[in-house]
Amino acid sequence: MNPKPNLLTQVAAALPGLSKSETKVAQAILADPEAATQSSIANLAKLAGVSEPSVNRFSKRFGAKGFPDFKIQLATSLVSGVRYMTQAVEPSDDIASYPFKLFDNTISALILARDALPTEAIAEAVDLLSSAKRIMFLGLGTSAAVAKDAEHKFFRFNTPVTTQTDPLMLRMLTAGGVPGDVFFFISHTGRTKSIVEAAELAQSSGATVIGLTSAKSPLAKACDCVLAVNVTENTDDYLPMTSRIVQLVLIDTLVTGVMLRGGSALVEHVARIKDSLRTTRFPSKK
Amino acid sequence: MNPKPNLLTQVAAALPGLSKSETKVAQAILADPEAATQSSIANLAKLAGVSEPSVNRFSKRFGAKGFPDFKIQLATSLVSGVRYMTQAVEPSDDIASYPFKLFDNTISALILARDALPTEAIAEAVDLLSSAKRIMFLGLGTSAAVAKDAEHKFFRFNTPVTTQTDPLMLRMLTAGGVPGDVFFFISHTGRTKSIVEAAELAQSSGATVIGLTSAKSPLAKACDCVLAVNVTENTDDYLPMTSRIVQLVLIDTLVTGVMLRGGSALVEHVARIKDSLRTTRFPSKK
DNA sequence: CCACCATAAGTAATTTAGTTACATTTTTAA
DNA sequence: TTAAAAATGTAACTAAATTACTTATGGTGG
Repeated sequence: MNPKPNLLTQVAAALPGLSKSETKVAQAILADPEAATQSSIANLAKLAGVSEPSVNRFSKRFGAKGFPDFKIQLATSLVSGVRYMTQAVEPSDDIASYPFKLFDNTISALILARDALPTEAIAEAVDLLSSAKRIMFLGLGTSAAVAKDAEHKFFRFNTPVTTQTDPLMLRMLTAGGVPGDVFFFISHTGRTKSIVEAAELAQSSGATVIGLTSAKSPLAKACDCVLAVNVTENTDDYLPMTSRIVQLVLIDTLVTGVMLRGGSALVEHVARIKDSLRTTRFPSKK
Repeated sequence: MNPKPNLLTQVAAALPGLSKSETKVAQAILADPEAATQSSIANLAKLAGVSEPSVNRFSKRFGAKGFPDFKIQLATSLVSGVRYMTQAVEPSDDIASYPFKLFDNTISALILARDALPTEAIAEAVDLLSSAKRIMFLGLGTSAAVAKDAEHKFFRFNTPVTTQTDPLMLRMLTAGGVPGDVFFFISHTGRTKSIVEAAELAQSSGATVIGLTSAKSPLAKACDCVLAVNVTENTDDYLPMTSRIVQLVLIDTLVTGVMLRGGSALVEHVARIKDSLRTTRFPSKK
């Protein structure tokens, strides 16, 4: 809704261009942001070793109406104590710190993605998926698991769904696309050769091509509808973690969209399928 | 770290027991929590149609030192504008609202899970997985996609990994377990019959059994190490969404833990595998 | 190298916002 | 019906934050 670049990130980014006392204030805040939200202007000024007006000026520099307003904005940046910045896991991290870092990073990524959701593309994708005769979710590597998850969810609708991970099968499948087919490609980088080539084949076959990938990637260029996801993750150096989470939540969004569009008939259809699973489970006590 | 039950939830929960003016205040806050964090005590009092001391008393009732402190706590509950409560998607929702609800719900679930992480169990699971001779990730339905993701990540270590979704194969696989084998079961409900039975078979075979499931479930009882995940999701009525996300982040945590434990040798091994993928991609412009 | 200007930081007065103490109203139970 | 307790409001008060102003520092041109 509102473009709210995170305050804590902003403070950290502004550090180099700050004056002497403002640097002190920034450091005091970054050292313990939670404490900063709790303390008075006098307290923080003492802590940073500067005067109260300096803290006040600092607050206004970052767009706040005053210090109390700054504290509110800061508190909002903290997400229930989540440090709203990507913090790399270090070899020195122990069991008490790295699980929290991973959760915090994932939460941060979801917040960022949420604030830059491609709403029109989602609406378009829901339209295309709702009216599809056949849907194929295609992803390799980590994205294969995402594709499988998508297949599993869409399987409950009336439309035939498949996934495919064999590159040769991919080529044959996409080359043989017909109008009414929807090929849904999943790739964080959007640069995986066999995926991009398959997307190009699919597009020239007359089928509809949707891409869940990063904007302006080679894959995005070969798509009729691009679900651009805003995740800055260094997949060259780290295993993909947060990107696939964002992809999955976006899949949830599409599933929900198709469901809402389908109305009560579809909801009932899904409920029937769900019911069929009941006997495979031990009953819950409640 | 600190047991911080969410303030907004608390206010909603306390509603029935509140006095007339306090109810007004609560309703004004719940109607637009973001606005409440921005407004002065006079403003909120006018908005709720009560006096300023009533708002002040209200703040103190919820454990705050005063109104400003209450605002800070409230802001922390909001998570960058995320409504930190599970909000069901309604048929009346449109494209402008349901994607945000889904993201918000997922973020909330991750925050809750993060604040109740089974740290000791994670440490134990990392130990078990690090020293395993062979690892099998086993899940059905939605959890199959989670298992596939886990397989894909652990595949990069030196240990042989597989997944299996055929119930008969499951029985045979688990019955033939030997010491050194780690069977890793994934199930949100922990009540899927074939999974629970497989876990029991696995345990009596002498292999190690880890469960990523909810506490006190039938599956949890059959495990040597239970990674209990705190997600309240009604999987009877809705498709599983948030639970699998939490599961995946927990998988990330385990991967990271094994990686950290393996030291530089393992990191290099993973890097080598990653490098092997380089030629399968179109180079990035940068 | 000094002086002057501009920028940065601090002091003190002022203003604003929030709190406390007390009075009034409302409710409930005897 | 009345009295006591709980709830709410009014007004005085206190604390905190802001502004205006002064002092200090640093950089640049004479």
